[in-house]
Amino acid sequence: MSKPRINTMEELSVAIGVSRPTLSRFFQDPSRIKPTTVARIEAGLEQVEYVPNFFATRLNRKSTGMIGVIIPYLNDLFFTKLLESVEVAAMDAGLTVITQCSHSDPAIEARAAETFMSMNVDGALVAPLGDHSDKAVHLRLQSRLPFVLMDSRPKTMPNVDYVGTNHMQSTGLITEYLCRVGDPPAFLAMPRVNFNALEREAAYIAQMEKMGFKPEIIGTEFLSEKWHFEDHGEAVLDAEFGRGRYVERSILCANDRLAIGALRAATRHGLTPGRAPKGGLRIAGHDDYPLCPYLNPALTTVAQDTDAIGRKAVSRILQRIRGEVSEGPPEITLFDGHLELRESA
Amino acid sequence: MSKPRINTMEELSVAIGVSRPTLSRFFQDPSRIKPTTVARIEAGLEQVEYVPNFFATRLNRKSTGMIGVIIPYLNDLFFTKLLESVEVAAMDAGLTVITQCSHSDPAIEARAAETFMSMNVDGALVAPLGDHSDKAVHLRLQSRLPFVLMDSRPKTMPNVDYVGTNHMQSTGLITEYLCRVGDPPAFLAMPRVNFNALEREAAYIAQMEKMGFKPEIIGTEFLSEKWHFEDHGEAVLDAEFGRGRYVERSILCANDRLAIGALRAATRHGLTPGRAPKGGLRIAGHDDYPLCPYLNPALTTVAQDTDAIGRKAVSRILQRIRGEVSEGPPEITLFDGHLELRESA
DNA sequence: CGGCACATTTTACACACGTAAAAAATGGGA
DNA sequence: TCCCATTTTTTACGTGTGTAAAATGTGCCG
Repeated sequence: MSKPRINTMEELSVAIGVSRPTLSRFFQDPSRIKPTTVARIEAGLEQVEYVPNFFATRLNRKSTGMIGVIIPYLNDLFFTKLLESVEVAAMDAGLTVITQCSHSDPAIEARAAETFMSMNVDGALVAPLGDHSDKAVHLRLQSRLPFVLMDSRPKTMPNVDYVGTNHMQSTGLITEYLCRVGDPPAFLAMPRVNFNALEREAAYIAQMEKMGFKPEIIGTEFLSEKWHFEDHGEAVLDAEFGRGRYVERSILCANDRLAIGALRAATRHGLTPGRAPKGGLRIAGHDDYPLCPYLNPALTTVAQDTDAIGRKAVSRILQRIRGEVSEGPPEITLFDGHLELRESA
Repeated sequence: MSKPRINTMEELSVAIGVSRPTLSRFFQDPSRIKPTTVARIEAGLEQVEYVPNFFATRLNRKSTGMIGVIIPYLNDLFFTKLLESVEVAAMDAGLTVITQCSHSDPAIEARAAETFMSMNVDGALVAPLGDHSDKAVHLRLQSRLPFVLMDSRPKTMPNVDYVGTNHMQSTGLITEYLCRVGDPPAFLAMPRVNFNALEREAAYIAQMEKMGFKPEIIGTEFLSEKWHFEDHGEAVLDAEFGRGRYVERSILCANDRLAIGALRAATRHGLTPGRAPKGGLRIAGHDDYPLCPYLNPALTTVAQDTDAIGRKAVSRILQRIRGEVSEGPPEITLFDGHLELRESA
C-alpha cells in the first residue's frame, strides 16, 4: 500500500528514466524544463516516495533560502504575534524560517546565533533580550550576514538596521490622551531590564513636561529576580493601593502585562478602573496584548503594529540579502502606535 | 580587530597544523583526542573565526541530532508553554529542535512535515490541528521516522505514541468539584473542531450521569468561520445572559480561553461569577492558561501538566530514536490534571 | 637501543546534490 | 528529407565534512 521509497536523485532518475541533472533542475524550477518532461517526472513522482535531501541541496548552493529568527520569550503573546507576522511574510517570500527562542538566556541566544551561522542562513532577524543580550554575539552576526534587529534596540548597536515601534509617539499619544480627558497619569515602570521600557518612560516624561505636568514614576524597584510582568504590576499597585495611594489616579503602565496585574490589584482592593467623567482610578497599558478586549474592565492601550513590524523586517532583510542596499547609515524604521480606547481609561 | 575568517575544515587544518580528520573528530567529541592536541586546537580556534558547516556535517552522519516539532497555533499560551517545555527537555538531551507552526492550515502542516523528512530529523513531535490535519501527512511521518503525537489525539491515528492529558480525569475532576460545592454545571462547548473538546464533553457527560445529574451542553453552533475561543465564549453567553438564562448557574467551559470570554460576558451583564456559598453564577475553565490568576475574577480551572507532557514526549521520542522500544502497541501516556481553585467557581 | 602501545596523519572513498560544458537527441519547418 | 533550434543527456567536477583503514609518528619501558 505504501509507495516504494527512493532515497537519492540518482535512483529516482533511473526509476523515471530522466537524467539526474534534469531532475535537479526540475526541483529548483520546473518552468525551465519542457512541459511534457515535467509531466513525465510528476507522473513518476506519484508512484514513489521521494523527498530531496535538504542538506545536500543547500550544500552547494549560493543561497540556502532560509532566514533565522530569534525571539526572547515564547510565553508572551506579543512576541508570538510578531513571530507569526514574520513567518507569514517570510513564507510569502518563499523563505524557510528557522525559529529559535533564547528563553531569557544570553547563552542560549548565542548558541542560536552560532547555529544560524553554521547553517548559512541568508539572514538573521533578532528580537534581543532586554538589556542582557551578549553584544559580541550581535556584532558577530552582523559581520557575517544580513542582520536586522526587531522590537528592542540596544543602544550599543547603533549601526544595525532596526524595525520597531516609535515609543516616543505611541507613549506620547496615550499620555496625551490620559491628560486630555482626565487626571495626568503616573507611570508604572518595570525594573530597568528593557530598552523599550526606558524609552517609554522617557517618552512619558517628555510628554508630561510638554503639557506642563509633573511626571511621576512608580514601581522601579526590583521585587524579585525571576519576576513576571503581571506579578510585578500587581505587587506594586497592591502595595500602593494598600496604603491608600493612587486609588483615584490615572496610571499608565509600561506594558499591558503590567496593566493586567494592575487591574487585578485594583479589583482586589474593590476599585473599578474606568473612564468615568467624574475622575477616579484609570489604568492604561501599552502594546495591545491580544487579550486586552476581554479583560474586566477591557484595557485601554496603545497598539503596536506588530504586523507592519514583521513585514518590514522581512522585506528589509530581503533587501540586504539581495544586496539592494546602498552602503551607508542603517535603516531605522519606527511604526506609530494607535490608541485602543476601551473601558479601563 | 575581527579575526581572520576560515571557511572549511581543510583551511583550518593547515592554519592550526593538525590533520583534517583529527579536527573532525575534535568537533564531534574532543575526549577522543589527546589533551595536548585538544589544547592546541582550542588555542588555534581562538585566533580565527570558524564554524563547521551544518549541512556538510549532517550530510554523512547516521543521526542529525535534530527533532522537528509542529504546533498548530502560535498565539495560544497553552501551546507556547508546551513548546517551551519540549525545547528545554530537548536541549537537555542535546538535541537541536526545529519548530514549525501550522498556522491553522493543513497545507502548512504538510509542508512542515515535508521539511522535516527532507532534513532527516531524527524524530517528529506533533500537536495536530483540531480535526482537519491531513491524516496522510501523519501516516507518512509515522512510516518514515520516530513519531509521537501530543496534546490532541486524532481517532484516525490509533497506532501512534501519544502524550497528553487524561481529559476523562481532568474534566471529571472539575465537574465533580462543581457538583459537590454547588449547582451542577452546564458545559460550554466549542464548535466541534477539536478532539480534546469532544473528549472533555464526553467526560463531562459521564461524570454528570455518574452523579445523577442531567448534562446540558451549550454553545455548539458555529458562530463564525474563523472564530477565536474568547469571542465564541463571549458571544454564546452574551446571548444566553441576554435572555436571562444561565445567570445563576454553574458553567464549565471546555477551555480557559472560552472561559475568558464567558467572564467577559458575565461582567457585561453585571454578573459577578464566584464561589459564593449562596449559589449564583459560577464559571470554570480547563487548561490553566497562564493568565488565569490575573483575571477578574481569577479563574478556577483544571491545570494540564504541560511540563510533564513536554518532557515525556521528548523522552519517548528519544526511546524510539535509540530503538529502545519493543515492537507492539503504541504507548499512550495521559497525565492527570489538578484543580486550581480560585475565585470564579 | 629495540620494541610496544597509542595517537595522529595519510589516503581514499562516501554523502546527495549543484552546476557547467559538451555531446546527443528531439521536434518542427522548409 | 534535411537542417536548425531547443531540450536533454553525458560527463565531470565541486560543495564541506564523515569515516574507515593503513601508514607514520611519538613516547615509554625494559
